[in-house]
Amino acid sequence: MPIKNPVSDKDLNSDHYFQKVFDVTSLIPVGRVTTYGAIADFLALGSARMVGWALNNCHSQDDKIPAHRVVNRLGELSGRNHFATPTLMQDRLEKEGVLIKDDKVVKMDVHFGIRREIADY
DNA sequence: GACCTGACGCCCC
DNA sequence: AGGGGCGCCAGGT
Repeated sequence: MPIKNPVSDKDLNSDHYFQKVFDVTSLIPVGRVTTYGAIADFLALGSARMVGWALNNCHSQDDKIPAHRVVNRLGELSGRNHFATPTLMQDRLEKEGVLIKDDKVVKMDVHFGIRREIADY
């Protein structure tokens, strides 16, 4: 065999994984937020860390991906420093009616939802 | 190739 | 009840 088998369907480390994360993120409605872990659980693929890794790459796709609606488990805006300006994430959320205080969503129980399942969207 | 560093989160004090 | 340890998995050095 002259060449190695080019098939490497790892699903992870491929653009396919990025696309899945972007697709799920796009499902989050205005005024709601979700978490890195919830996305990882929903996909049953990768980990919360990898969702952050994928989201970090979302600039290559489109600005249409509402990455500002993804926060950490405690509701903290842990990704705010990766936006064009450090306040952009908070600005967008507040514009959608999500109250932020000290870089944190004030009422996660309201905005994240009681059942914490993306499938509900 | 070992080691560190993350847009994280569970477990255990 | 808040803080530290550690697994996670890809990239960079």
